[in-house]
Amino acid sequence: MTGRSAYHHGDLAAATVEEALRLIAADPAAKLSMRALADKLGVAHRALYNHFADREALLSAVAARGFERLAGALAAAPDAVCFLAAYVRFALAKPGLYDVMTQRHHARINADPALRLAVDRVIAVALAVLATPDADEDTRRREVMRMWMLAHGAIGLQRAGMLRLRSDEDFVDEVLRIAGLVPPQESAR
Amino acid sequence: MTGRSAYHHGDLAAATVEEALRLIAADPAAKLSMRALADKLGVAHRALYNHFADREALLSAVAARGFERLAGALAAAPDAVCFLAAYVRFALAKPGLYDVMTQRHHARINADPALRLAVDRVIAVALAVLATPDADEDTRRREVMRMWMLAHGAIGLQRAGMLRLRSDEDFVDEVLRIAGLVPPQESAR
DNA sequence: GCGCAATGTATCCAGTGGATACATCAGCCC
DNA sequence: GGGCTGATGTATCCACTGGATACATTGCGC
Repeated sequence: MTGRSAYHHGDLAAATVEEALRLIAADPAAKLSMRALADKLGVAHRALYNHFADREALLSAVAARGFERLAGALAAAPDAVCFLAAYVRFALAKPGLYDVMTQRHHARINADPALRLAVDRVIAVALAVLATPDADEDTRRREVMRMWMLAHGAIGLQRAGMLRLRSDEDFVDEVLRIAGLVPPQESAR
Repeated sequence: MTGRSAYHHGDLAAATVEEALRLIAADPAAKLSMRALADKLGVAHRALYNHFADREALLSAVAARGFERLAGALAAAPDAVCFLAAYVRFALAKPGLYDVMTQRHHARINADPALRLAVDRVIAVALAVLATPDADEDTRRREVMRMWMLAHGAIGLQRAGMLRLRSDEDFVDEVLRIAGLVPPQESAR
């Protein structure tokens, strides 16, 4: 928005992350390429490296934005059922982004403070909605982890094709049942 | 073992999968490359394409072998605790292989009968060990899925660096606790 | 024993992430 | 105001990847 002299872009770093989110949403299966990204931005591909050390760093920034959006999507949930359903729906609706968020950041996640912060915000929301208010710290943490692991695992297995489940919404219902949040016969919808 | 005339290899398909397993084990983080694989086998990289349609097909075969090994590792488990612990340990000990087994095979898994079969064998073992013997079909299936999702999700989150857990064995204990298979204070070891 | 299909090789291609060297420009100091 | 400097972009190169096409070799069935 500021000094775009047709040479200098103005705010390439932010624009890059935005465009990356768009490309990932457009084709979740495709590998996000620095060249494709730079082309879309009308910029030499090496320009991106002025703002991100390497591809991993870019993905790290994208992941951080993803967790911010996820926190937003989850914050509105009034109870555990809605929370879990919202989490699963987020992952199914944005599979490419969810992959970037959850794959191979073991080293990166603690190297990038913005990413770490975004993840912690999601955890904080989860603690507020999922955990028993008056339980002790460890119990609360385990309650959250149990749900998180269950949802994350379910999504992974579903996406990998391990389960033989039908539609996305049937899948959400099934996860809620398996999590014990809904009786076996009922639907949450 | 048969007709190796220095030109024809004899059993390149099997040798390729074996070598792939070795390479993945040697460097779990590295991307398995067709060229590196062919080099190790002393063969032109295009030779591999006589036995595997593309890289995905090779990975599919590797994944099938992985599930066979996993079934073997799980078959010995006498109860749910040992089963879950063995599953988690397998994934942590062979992270590269576990990734190949569980990532992006949604289309492939049902296209490759050998892979589908290997997965179903693991599920069969799980049903035998984890499910209540006299419960109805749906309940038994959900019991297995619950454990599988929990373990798979836990592994994914741990590997992604989301949890802040210490050693692998502490992690195994924690998963068992969260799964409700072991009381909060005890260790399973 | 001969021919064909299976298997390997040689070579090419477009695409990738990344490195190095250079061009352009915004803003600060004099 | 007018340079200088560091930040930002560009141009070009490299090694490497998965895959295609054309051809060489050879085992096996007739």
